[in-house]
Order: sequence, then C-alpha cells, then structure tokens
Amino acid sequence: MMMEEQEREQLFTEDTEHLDEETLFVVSQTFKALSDPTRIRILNLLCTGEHSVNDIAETLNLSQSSVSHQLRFLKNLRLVKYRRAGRTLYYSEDDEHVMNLLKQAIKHALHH
Amino acid sequence: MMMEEQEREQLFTEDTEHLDEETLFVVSQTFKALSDPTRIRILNLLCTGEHSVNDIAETLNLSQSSVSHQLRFLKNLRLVKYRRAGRTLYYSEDDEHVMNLLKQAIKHALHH
DNA sequence: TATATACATGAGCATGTGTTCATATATTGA
DNA sequence: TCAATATATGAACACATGCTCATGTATATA
Repeated sequence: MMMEEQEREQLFTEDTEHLDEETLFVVSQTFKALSDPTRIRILNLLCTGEHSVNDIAETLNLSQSSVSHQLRFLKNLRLVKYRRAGRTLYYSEDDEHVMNLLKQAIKHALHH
Repeated sequence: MMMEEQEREQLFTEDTEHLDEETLFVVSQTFKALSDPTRIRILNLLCTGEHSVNDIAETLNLSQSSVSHQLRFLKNLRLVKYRRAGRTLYYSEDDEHVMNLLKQAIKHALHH
C-alpha cells in the first residue's frame, strides 16, 4: 500500500508541513523566552561574559528578585547556567543556538 | 577628553551592550509573534505558499475567527501580506528574515 | 436588490505572565 | 554561633493573551 503524501513528508524531509506537538512546544517555548524585554536584556548582557545576579540587577537597573525569577526561567530552559564562587553565583550562556537567534534579531532590528 | 568605553561601543560596534528602548521593543515583539503555537503553525503553513483564511482554518483545524485574529496580529507586524481575489483573501509571508528565524528554530527542535 | 459567501471585528472570559513584597536559604567571616 | 551578604522563593496583584461567540462588512451572484 502506498504511503500518504503527508506521511512521506514527515518521514523523509525537513520542510515538514505538519509540526508535531512536541516540536511545536519546544519552538514556542524558545521564542517565548526571547519575547520579554527583561530577558532579552539579561541574555544580551550575558553575551559579554558571565555575571553575578547582583551585577545583572545593578547593570540593568532591575530588582534582585526580578532578575532571580527570570534567571530561574532561563535556567529551566537551559538557556543559561551558573557556577558558584562563595556566596556569588556567576551566570552565563548555555545555548549557542538560541543566542544566535537573539543576535540575529537584534542585528536586524538595529539595521532598522 | 577621551570617550567612555560604553559610548565607544555604542557608536562603533554592533555588539551593543546597551539596547535602546525601540530596538528592545521591536525584538521582543518579533519573538512574541513566534511564541504562540497557533501562529507558528500558520506561518509554517505559509512557508509552502499563499493560502486563504478558510484554507488555513480547515488545514490546521482552527476556527475562522481565531485564524483571522492571528492574521491581523501578523499583518500588523508586517510578517504576512495578502492579495484579494473576489471574496477570498490569499495570505502569504512578508518578512524573509523572521521566517528564517522560525525555520532555524524548527530545524533545531526537530534535530532534538 | 436580496442572498450567500468569505472574512473581520469587538466583547467577554479563562488563563498566562512579570513584577513587587516579604521571607527563606545558603555561605562567609567574626 | 551570630551577623552579614548573596540569592531563591512563594504569594499576590495588575495586566496581557488567545479563544469563542455573536455580529459586522465586503464581494459576488441570482
């Protein structure tokens, strides 16, 4: 019996016309992470290297709590990681691909 | 008098440490458009060419109203455009750059 | 002109999101 | 152990978001 058109597409190509539930979820979550100005500013700052929570808060003029909440969000999506040094947690990027998406969008927006 | 480090960065490089208000807004809006499963499915469908509103609704199993609302959203951001043929409006992509961001994310998500 | 078709629009509702405030936890040093 | 510092966490609130339902508008055709 012949395979249906759609089934063939899903199995053998990348230009999937139909997106499965999980892919849809992952993609939407990824973009959701990048859709908030505060998170964009945090990630953009982390482009320049690792920073502590207080450092991020002061540099971006945000509350410590707000930064901590957002970092937890980004950490759950594995977009950032941290290392501990005494009482201080130094956060840094942890997903090159997503950071590239952000950089592209910023570059494009800056060029008006 | 010498320029400050940050000032030099803003003027002469693209790796801006400080994002201005407008850039931040544009970038966040762009990603917000791509952060909803329904809009992702619509844009992904439009990758394959132009489609009427009813066609989109039937293909993706969505209500006509829901599709129309989302298309208005995407149209306001100039991510889609349409042409009229009688009573039918054929929608299609209108921002190659943003579509590329979407394709990249989908490709990456599919590769697990 | 009257009816049908294709799409747009606004109100209302349930749910999601980002912040602040208060407080908890963890680590360091006296 | 006690106080200080750095960060995490939960509740509560205001606001945003996406859907449905009802209805409006535009175009084509009888």
